[in-house]
Amino acid sequence: MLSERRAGILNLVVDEYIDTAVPVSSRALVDRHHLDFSTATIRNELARLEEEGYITHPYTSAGRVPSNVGYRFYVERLMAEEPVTLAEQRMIEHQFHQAAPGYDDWLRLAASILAAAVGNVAVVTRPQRALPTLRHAQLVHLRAGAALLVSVLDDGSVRQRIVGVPEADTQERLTERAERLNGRFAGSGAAAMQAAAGELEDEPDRTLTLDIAELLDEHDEDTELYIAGVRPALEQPEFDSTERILDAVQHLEAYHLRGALRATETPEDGARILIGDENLDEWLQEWTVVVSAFDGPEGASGTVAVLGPTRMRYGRTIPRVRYFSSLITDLLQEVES
Amino acid sequence: MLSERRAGILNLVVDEYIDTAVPVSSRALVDRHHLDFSTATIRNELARLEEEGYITHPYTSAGRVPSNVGYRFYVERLMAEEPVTLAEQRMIEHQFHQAAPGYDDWLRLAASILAAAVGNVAVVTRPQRALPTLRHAQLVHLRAGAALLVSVLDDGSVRQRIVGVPEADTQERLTERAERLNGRFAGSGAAAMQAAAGELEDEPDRTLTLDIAELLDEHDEDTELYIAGVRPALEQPEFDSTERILDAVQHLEAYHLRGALRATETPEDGARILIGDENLDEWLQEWTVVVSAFDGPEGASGTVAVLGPTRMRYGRTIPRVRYFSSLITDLLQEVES
DNA sequence: GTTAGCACTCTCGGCGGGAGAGTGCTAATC
DNA sequence: GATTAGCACTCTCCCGCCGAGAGTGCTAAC
Repeated sequence: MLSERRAGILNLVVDEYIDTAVPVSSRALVDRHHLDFSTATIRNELARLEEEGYITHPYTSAGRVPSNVGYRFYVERLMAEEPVTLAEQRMIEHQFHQAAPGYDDWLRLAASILAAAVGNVAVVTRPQRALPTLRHAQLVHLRAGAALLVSVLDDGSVRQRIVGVPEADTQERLTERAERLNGRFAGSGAAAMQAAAGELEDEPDRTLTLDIAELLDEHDEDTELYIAGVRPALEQPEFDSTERILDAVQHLEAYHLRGALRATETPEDGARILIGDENLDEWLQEWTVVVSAFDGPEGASGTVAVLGPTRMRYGRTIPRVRYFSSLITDLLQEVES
Repeated sequence: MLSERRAGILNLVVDEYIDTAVPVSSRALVDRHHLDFSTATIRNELARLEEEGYITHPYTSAGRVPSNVGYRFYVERLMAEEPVTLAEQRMIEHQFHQAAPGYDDWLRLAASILAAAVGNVAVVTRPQRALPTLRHAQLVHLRAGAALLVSVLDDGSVRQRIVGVPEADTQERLTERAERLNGRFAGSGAAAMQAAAGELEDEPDRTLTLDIAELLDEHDEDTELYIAGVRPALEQPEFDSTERILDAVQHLEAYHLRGALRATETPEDGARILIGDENLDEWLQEWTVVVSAFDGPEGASGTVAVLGPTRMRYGRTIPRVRYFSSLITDLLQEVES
C-alpha cells in the first residue's frame, strides 16, 4: 500500500531527521539527494505519507518528522544497516584485551565502549541464572547475635545480608556452622533448601538455611548494572530544557533501568527494538530501547541494551548491540589468562 | 576586626541568600528583619563587608552574595545549627527498622534519607579496613584454564576477578585448591601473602596467592558507593543551564565521587566542611562537601558525605551529617534480628 | 502525474525601551 | 562621628514589535 517511491521518500525523511534533528522540508530532500522531482511533487507525497500516519508536522508549516509508525517501518523495511567493520571489531577487542580480566571490569568496559560507539546510553547486566544454586556460604561475625551472611552463587554472583545468630556464637562457631551448611547445601537451589530446612535439628541452622534460600530467591532485585554514556545521550537536542534533562537523569539510574529491562522479552539472538509507545514504562514513551541477550557461564544469561531518543541512529545501533551481545558471550567463554 | 554589628549583618546576608538564592539588598535586610537602621546605614556596612572580602557583587548594582570567605566565617562563627529533633530521629530510625537488615540496604537507605533531609546529594561508602585480611577465598570454574576468584574480606566486602588456572583443574580440584589456600592464608593480609608466596611449592597456588594479595590491595579502587538525591540538588537555581546540569551529572557518579572523598581527611568525630575552592578537585570549585566518618565492624570505617552548591543550608546539613555518621556506627554495632 | 507560482503561516532572532531594583555618594541631621 | 534622606546612576529583566526566513498547501497550468 506504500508505493515504492513513497517508501523511498520516507526512508530519506527518516535518515535526514535522524541525522540533523531538524524537521525535514521538501526542499532539503530534493537538494540534498538530487531528486528528479520538484519540491511540489515531494510535498504531495509527504502529504500522503502524513495521511497514512508515517510522519507528522510539529506545527502548521515546518518540515516533517517521523512518527513512531514511521520509525517502525523504517527499522523493519528501509534502514540501511551500518555493519561493524573489521577494523572496528579489532579496535574493540583490543580494548578488552588491554583491561584487567574480570567480570566487573569487562562488563563495565563493554557498556562504555558500546555507549561510545552509538552515542547513547548503554546498559549491561551481570549474567545470572534463572534458578541459581549455592556454591558457598560464609558467616562473618559482626557482634554478639549478629553476623553478615555472604553467599557466593554458582553464576559467580555474590549476595549478602545481616542475619541473627545465637548470642553465644563466636566467629569460630559461625565458621563451623557455615561449613556444615555448605556441606549440606552446596549445589542446591532455593526450593531444595526450603524443603529440607524442616528436617534440620538445629534451630539456628534452620533459620540460616531459610535466609540463604531467600538470598537465592532475591534474584534480579539486585542485578548489577553497568551504565555508560549518559552524558552524550543527554547532549542530544531532544534534551533542551532542564526539566527534560532532570527527568531523564532520574530515570537513567539502576533502579529504573532494571525495571525497563525486566519488562522486555529479550531475544536470544538478534536484537529487540522497542520504539516510543511500544515501551511499557511511562517514562520511556519518547525513548527507544534496543536490547539483546548474551550467555554467561553455567547457563546464566545477561542483557545488553542501548537507550536513546526515538530519533536514534538505528542503522548503527542495532548491529552494534547484536555484535556486543555475541562478543560478550564469546569473551566470557574464551577467557584465558 | 569584624565588628559585632557587621558580623550580625553578614549572618543575615548569608541566611537570606541561602534561603532565597537571590542577591540580597539592603532593603530586604531591613524589611525582613525589622532592623533599626536605615537602608543607607546597612549599605555602608555592606560596603565594608565587601572591602573585607566576605561578600561580593555579581554586577554593579545588584544585591550582595556571600564569598567563600563569607561562608567559612558563617560556618565557623555565625550559623545557627538546626539540631535533629527527637521526632526527626524517631522517624529516621523507624525507616531503618522497617527495611530488611543488610549492609547494602541500610547504607543505601541512609544515603537516601540523608539526601531527603538536606535536599542535596548524599553519599555513603561501604566501610572498609585500611589493611584488610582474607576471610575466605573461593574459585568458581568458568572454563578449562579460567576461573572466577571470589574473596570475602574480613570487613565483609567481596572482591572478584577472573584468573588463570591449570587447564586440567576441574571444579573439584579448584575447590581443593581454594581450601588449601584458605587454610594457609585466612586471616592474612596482602603483605603476608606476598612474602609467603615464594615458599609455596605449587606454581598455580603461588600465582593464586599473588592474585588474592592483589585483590586485597585494590582497596578503595572499587569502594561501593551509595548515592542519592541527585535530582533535588540539580533542581536548585545554580543549575540553570543545560551545560551546568550535564557537567554536574557527569561528576556526580561513583568514579568522581570516590576521588573527591578520597582526597578528604575525614574527622572521626564531627564533620569536615570544604567550601568551594577549599576542595582540590577542579569540578568542585563551586561545591561544598560536608563529610564525616563512621565505624564499621572489625575496625573498618566508612564515610558519609553531603555535596551541594556552596549556597547550602549549612545549619541544617552539618548536624545531619554528624547525626548520620553516629547513627550508622550505632546501627552497624547494634544489629539484632 | 508533475510542476510553477503564490498566498499564507509560523518560528526565530534582534532591537528598543520602560520598569524596577539596587547601589554609591553627598549633604544634612542627630 | 554615626546615621540618614535624597538622588543620580547603573544594570537587569521583560515585553512587545517587527522583519526575515523557511515551509507548506493550494491552484492552475503543463
